Parts: sequence; C-alpha cells; structure tokens
Amino acid sequence: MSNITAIAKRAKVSRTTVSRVLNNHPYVNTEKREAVLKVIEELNYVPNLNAINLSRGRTNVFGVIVPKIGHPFFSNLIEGIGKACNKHNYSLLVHQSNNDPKTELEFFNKLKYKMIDGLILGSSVSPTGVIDELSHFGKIVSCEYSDSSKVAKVFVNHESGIKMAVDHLKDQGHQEIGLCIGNPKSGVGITRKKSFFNLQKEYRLSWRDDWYFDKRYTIEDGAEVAKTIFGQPSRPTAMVVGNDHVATGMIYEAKKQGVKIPEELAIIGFDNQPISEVVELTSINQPIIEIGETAANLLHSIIQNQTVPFINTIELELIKRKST
Amino acid sequence: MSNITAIAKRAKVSRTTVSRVLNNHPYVNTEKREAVLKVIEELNYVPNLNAINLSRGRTNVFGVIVPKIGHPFFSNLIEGIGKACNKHNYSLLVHQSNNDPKTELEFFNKLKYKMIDGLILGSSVSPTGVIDELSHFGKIVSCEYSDSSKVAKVFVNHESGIKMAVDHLKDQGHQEIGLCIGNPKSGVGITRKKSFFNLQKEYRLSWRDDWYFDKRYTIEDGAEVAKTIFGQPSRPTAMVVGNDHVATGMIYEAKKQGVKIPEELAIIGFDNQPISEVVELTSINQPIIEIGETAANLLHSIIQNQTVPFINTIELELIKRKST
DNA sequence: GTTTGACATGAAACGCGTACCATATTTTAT
DNA sequence: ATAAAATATGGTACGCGTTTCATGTCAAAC
Repeated sequence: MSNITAIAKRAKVSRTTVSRVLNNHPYVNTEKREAVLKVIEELNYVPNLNAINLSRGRTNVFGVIVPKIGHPFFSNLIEGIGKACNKHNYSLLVHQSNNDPKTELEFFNKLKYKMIDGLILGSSVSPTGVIDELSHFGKIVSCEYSDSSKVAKVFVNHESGIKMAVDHLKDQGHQEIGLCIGNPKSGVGITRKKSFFNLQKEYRLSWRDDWYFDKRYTIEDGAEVAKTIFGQPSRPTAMVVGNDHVATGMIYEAKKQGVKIPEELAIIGFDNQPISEVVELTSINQPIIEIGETAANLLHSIIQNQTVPFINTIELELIKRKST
Repeated sequence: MSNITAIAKRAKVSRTTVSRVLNNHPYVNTEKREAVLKVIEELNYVPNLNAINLSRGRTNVFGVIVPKIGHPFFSNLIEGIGKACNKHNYSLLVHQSNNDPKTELEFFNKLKYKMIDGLILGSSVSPTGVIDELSHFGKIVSCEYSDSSKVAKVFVNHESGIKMAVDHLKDQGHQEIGLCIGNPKSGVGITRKKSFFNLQKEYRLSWRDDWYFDKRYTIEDGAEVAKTIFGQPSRPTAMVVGNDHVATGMIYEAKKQGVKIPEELAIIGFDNQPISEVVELTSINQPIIEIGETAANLLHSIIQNQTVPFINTIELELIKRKST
C-alpha cells in the first residue's frame, strides 16, 4: 500500500506538496504537479478516507434514522435526503431503529463519535433531553415536530392536516368521525391525536372510544380495523386514517363485505401514496421527497454556518377522490 | 476535547492501558481499570471513530447502491440489508445512483478509499470490467445476476420467474402474450427479456413487436401502456409485467375503459407488493427483504473469511389472484 | 528449585493526510 | 526603487487510537 510519504519520496517533493496536488491547491509548480501525478499513477495510490476524515475532523456523511426503511413514507423521505446529499457531495448513513430507543441511542453515538457530520431524525422516540444533550455533538434536523429547541425542523403541519381532513368530512355532513393512527407515541402520532380530539371537542362531534385505533401500519391492519368497525353496533360515518395503506385495507375490506364507500363509510387517508389513486382514496398529500430534500439542504446550510430558518413547515393539500 | 493521552496522564497509566480498558481487554488490574473509567467520566471522554477506523483499517460499514431508494423493491431490499447490519453491528451507507454510471463510480470509491468494508450492489449499470477491478479493494455482493466472477451473488432466478409467469398464462390457454419490463439494460431487464423470448420461441407463441414495452416503472406508466394496448388493432390476450405498480396502473386503466380483466386481458405482475392484493393482481412473489438480509449476511460471512456458497438463488412463488 | 504460563504494563511505531508556520522567490503596485 | 502581494515549498505538529514488542511479576507445574 502506497501512501503520501512514499509518493513524496519518489517524486522528490515534500508530503505537503503531494497533499496540495491531491487537493488541487493552486500554489504548486506545474512540473512538480505533473511529477507527483505521475508517481501517483505508478504506485496506484489510493487515498485513505479514514485518515482524511480524522485529519479534517469531518466525514462528509450525514446520518438518518427511521423506524423502518421499507415503509413508503420513510423510503421516500430517504430518497429526498439522498438526492440532496448527492447534490452536496455528502454520503448518507441510514439506520433503522424499529422505534427502539436503545437502537436509537446506539446510532446517536455515530454523531458523538464524529462518524457523521450531522443527523436527520426521520422519526425518533427518544425524549427531548436526550436530543438536547446530543445536539452538543453536532447539528440535528428533525423531520417531525420535536420539543427540543436545539434541533432545526422541517415538518408538515400535522395539525393543519388533521384539520383539513376533519373540516372536509364535517363539510360533507359527518358528525361521527373515527380516528386511526400509527405509532401513538411518535411526534406525528401525538400531534395528530391531540389535534383530532381538540377539533372533535370544538366542533362538538359525537364520540365513542371504540372509534379510535392506533398502531396500525399495513393494508392487513386496515382490513382488520374495518372488520372491527363493521362488527360494531354503532359505527362512525367517517374515518380519518393516518396512513394510505391502512385506509386502502379498509376500503378493500368494505368492498369485500359490500359496505358502500363513501355512502356508508367515508374514508380519508394521509400521504397520497400511489396506491390511493388506485383505490380512489381521498388523501392529504404530503410532499415527502421534498421534505427529505429540504431537511438535508437545511442540515447542509446549518453546517456551513449559513443563516437559515430554523423551523420549516411544509404545506399540505387535500386530494379529493371518491372515498369521501 | 479529551483524548486517550489526556486520560492516560490523569489516571497515571499508559495510553495502552486506557486502550485496553476501552476495549475490555482482560489483562488490566481492577484498580487501574476503575481509575481509568473514573477519569473517562470526569473528562467526558468520547472516542473518535475516525481514529479507530484508521487504526484498525476497517470501519464496520457496508455500502449499498441502488438506482432509487423510494422504489418499493429497493426500499425493501435496503430494509433487509439494514436488518442484517443491525444484527452484525454494521452501519449502512446508502447511495442512490439513478442508474448513472458516473455516480456509481463515485460511490465505488468509498470502497477503494476504505470508507466501507464491503459493498452490496442492489443494481448496477457498470460493466463487468469495472466491477472486477473494484473487487481488488473489497468484498462485493450483488443482488442481481452479474457476469463478474469476482462478486458473490444473491438473486432471484428471474429466468424461472418469467417461466412461471409464461407457463401459468399458457396453461390458461393464452397464445398471445406481451411483455412489459423496467430498465432493459439492467441485469434483471436483460435476463427477463431473454428468458421471455426464449420461451416465446420454444412454445411457438404469437408475437407482434408492439406487444413489448420497457422503461416502465410507475402506476402512471402502466395506465399509459394499457391505453396504448387498448388502442391497438390486435392486442395480446395476456401481459407479463415486470412490476406490480405498472401492472396495477394497467388494471386501473382497464377498469376505467371497461375492459374486463382477465377475460379480455390477463395480467401477471412481479414482486407481490401490498398493492397487488388490493387490485387482485396475480404476481410472482419475490421475498425481497429476505434477499437483502441474505446479501448482508453473506457479505459479513465473506469478510469474516467463512466459507459460504458464493452464488445463492432465492426461490419464487406464484400468487394466483383474479387478474389471470 | 526451576521452568512455564498467566497476568500486567508501558514505550514506541503505525495507520495517513491536513494544516499551520516559516521561509524563499517572484511579481506587481506605488 | 521599495514595499507589498502573490507564488512556491518544506518542516513538523496534529488528529487519535491500536498493536506489536519488550519487560516484569507471580503463581502453578514438574
């Protein structure tokens, strides 16, 4: 293995000059530059990024933590982040936490230990204190609401999303509206739940505790939720569902049982996934890829010490289809 | 910032001993170990991973390259890889290439430059020669067929997948079968195309050139393909479609136009994505997450110098639904 | 009583490139 | 003509932990 010292010797220059050539520093005589380049060829020199990173004190790597990579929301988020990373010449270390705080902490160490220059929280279950403390070690951007004042944020206004959904259903005359969300302990979950029940009180909507479901993520979960609802003596006339896949499962089950959508049950989903077009599901569109891109761009700007808005909200849009 | 030297001084031991404590080396006196641990607390010592990586000559990071992270196939592949990485205490550097050879080469440098210990090719467009050369710098596992003898492989037998699909359609009496694939230049694309046309000849099926489509990836693409087919004077009675989303788009368009599935057009997709259940699409199931897991496990084993099968094929399964 | 192996500890080399500081030579500006 | 920049190059400290080698102690084994 050849290194910078070997090249310097053979090209009869100093290691500093070799370093300058490698980094396209202008103050190098053309002849020496060429001599160095020639030796680099001859010795098949390959730089060692670990040495460079150690020396520079940074790695040009961002980290992102998500509960589940395969989930359409997060894979699109990562796609957006990846796009921005490519643009800024950063690499991306992706970690799957399964919403397990222990696994999260482990990944957080990558920031502490200087393996990544910045961290993007796709979703996190760690308490604010942990995040605050972590922020001493590097810049953090969160893609969901967070109580921590130390992290920059890019997120969709879930409160307004829920309001959009509920208002839309109310406008259609619904008074009995149920709610189905994913993880009730994630930032999104907490916000959605709170917003929903606030509105529900404000609008004096009917309520029954068995109109609430959480920890539902998949099409199968949706089918099961629908089954439960259809089996209830008094079912809601509409459901706000935090996830298009779950909503799709519900539509699927409704069709199976001959329950008419939207006449007997109106359904509104979130994310406007490709699937929602197929099943004609009304959905609140979240430009997920854009969120990811914005988050990574923001992180990049912050690291460059540029002044940028610390809290960014992304606007939602209701896509009306036949399920409402 | 405190480092190992500062700790050594304060704890009145050598740096070596500090290193031993940090790495749980057994030959350290209990008193000294505790003294060191105490100082580590006091100074808020945080190890520097770049230094560790440089010193050890490895990083415990795997790289994976895919064309598009948000694509369901690849996000699930990455999920599987991520799962195995978590198990083996590896991190995962994810790169999105958009099938651009230049971007690929850039990422390959992460292996050359020792930033990653091994590389997983989700899909690659680089010629065999490039991969062969790269293999001198580290272990590589490919998740698709590759001509390179230097890389280990984990892939589904796309030939058998196409055969499954065509046989199934032929059994149902179809003689006019069209084909729609994604990237015709990727490993998968090439194999599927070749296998399909081999069978088509072998079975003496009818053929028209306008029964072939490629570079189709999305639901919208599928709708457009269906439109084209339905506008043709002589359309196939069945289509083999390399991707469930595209197939879904076709079903969607067919329903819109009142074309009956499967009576007027049978459709068979690939991947058995959640969506295929919703639209009742017959699909060839590929256990994608499992492929990812197997690939990462394989890479891990190879790096540990364990003897493992170099070429692994994963079995497919036809999931019969109402579209055929 | 001596050999052998387990236990314990430290010095120094190593992995490798960057960046600051010092110095020297040319140019350009005044 | 002289001061001030620009150009060019090298020495060396620095970033930081691991690992090999040398050395030493103590207890068990023969």
